[in-house]
Amino acid sequence: MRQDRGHEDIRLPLASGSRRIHGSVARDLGVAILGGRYAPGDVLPGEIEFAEQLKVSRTAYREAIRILSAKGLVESRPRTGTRVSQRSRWNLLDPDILAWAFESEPSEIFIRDLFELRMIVEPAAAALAAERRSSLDLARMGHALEEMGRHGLSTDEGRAADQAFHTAILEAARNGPLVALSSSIAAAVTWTTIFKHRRQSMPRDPMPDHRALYEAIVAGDPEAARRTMTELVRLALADTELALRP
Amino acid sequence: MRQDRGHEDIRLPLASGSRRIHGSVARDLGVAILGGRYAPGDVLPGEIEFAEQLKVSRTAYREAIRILSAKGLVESRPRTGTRVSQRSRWNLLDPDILAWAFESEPSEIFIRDLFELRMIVEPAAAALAAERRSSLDLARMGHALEEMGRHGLSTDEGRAADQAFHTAILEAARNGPLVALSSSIAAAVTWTTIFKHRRQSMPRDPMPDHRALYEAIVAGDPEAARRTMTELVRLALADTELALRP
DNA sequence: TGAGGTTGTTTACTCATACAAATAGGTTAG
DNA sequence: CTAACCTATTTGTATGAGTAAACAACCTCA
Repeated sequence: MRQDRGHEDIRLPLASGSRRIHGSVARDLGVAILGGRYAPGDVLPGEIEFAEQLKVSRTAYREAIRILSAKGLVESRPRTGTRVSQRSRWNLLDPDILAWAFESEPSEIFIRDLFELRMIVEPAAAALAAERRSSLDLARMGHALEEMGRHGLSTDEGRAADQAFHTAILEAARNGPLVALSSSIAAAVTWTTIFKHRRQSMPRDPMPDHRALYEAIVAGDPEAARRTMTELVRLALADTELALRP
Repeated sequence: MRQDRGHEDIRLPLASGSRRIHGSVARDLGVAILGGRYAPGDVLPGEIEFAEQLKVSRTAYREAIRILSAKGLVESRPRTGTRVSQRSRWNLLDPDILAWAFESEPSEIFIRDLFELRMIVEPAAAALAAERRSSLDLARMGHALEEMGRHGLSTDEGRAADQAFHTAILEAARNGPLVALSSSIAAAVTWTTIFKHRRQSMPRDPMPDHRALYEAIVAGDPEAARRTMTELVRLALADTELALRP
């Protein structure tokens, strides 16, 4: 028999998701690195040893490492081994990395940095969107807004709608790289929103701000769109800071 | 001779660089996808067939695919095969992806999008840098500026200095995710600069703009820094557009 | 007729093993 | 003391065999 993996060998579909093994390992290691369990400069155990320890084959382990390496988290060379890269080489805007960062509660500084980035990018994107939006874009924003109003931000549907609203705006800006930022930032927005509600604090009703922004984009007024988006992000940051220090 | 590797087995070290095989394959496929040889939705040949065709083992091929998948370029599932993802899932800000995009001459639209992003991010970053820069940051900027003046943008050293100048500014903004954008944008800047000179057009001397920006950051004046950086990017865009349509 | 389960086939996924390449660090010759 | 040369260790590549997931066509039963 090839390899009697024995009795059971529960692949814990809850703890590590339903992905393939290489994906799970990449995720687990990614979370560990983002969470600080492995610091930049640290050398991981050798392939054979570590793969054994994780109870996966070298093949699967190596594919996981390739994923992390593609995202700039680790670098491996013969003889030296695989070591965690310097933070400056990490691809902090990669959607997976953001997700992993929020898996173990991220630092306040990191959250503030993300909001600072939103503050830079989203108002500008809103202004572009006000100039370039098609009627289809408007329809998508309007629909998302409606859904958001119906469900509120404490439900999954509501958060999905909020995310759809922001995504629709960024896509209306008609700029590929900007849309790439979109998925990352939109995801981060969702995570912080979850945090807000997890902390039980009851944030202000976000609908008026969102509606004002929508109106500005409908009106095709870039400067108004920029102003309202700035305000929206500022208030979201204020809420989040309240939630972080109750 | 260290080790007679047999007859020949030319791994064409020029065509594919000196990386490991999985890296070369990832790069080649990445360039092919970014260059449009494989369109979103296309299904790649099966593992066995394609690996054979590329004359590499399935192991190396699969690791290459993991890299591409980590960057959002492809998705693979049993039965369906590996297919190129929709553009919206591509990680357009990933440094490798940007590099691959510029490998086969990128579209004018893409370049314009990148400049639009620079126009959004870099002035804001310059403003933050003016507020937060340390004396070390200033020293690095000053040094880069000096090098840039000495070599000019037609040499590798000069371009490296230009890139170092922009990187120093973004790092002075003290924002992790922003720095992640830095490497991508800085790289893109360098490539567009190469394009400019490759097209033989002789762009305007960039030093006065750079010096004015430097002065504003030294003076700790955010608004001046924002203005001068905006102007710098605008002029760079104008030069590039001239180079693109001679 | 049509909804729901069953089987079968295709494809990527995982595993194990063997060997090749690269290189850091020690060792030796000059 | 420098520089060339080993060599042990670690990642990289290759191959073959077996596993599991996704999909399609079929088949069963109300």
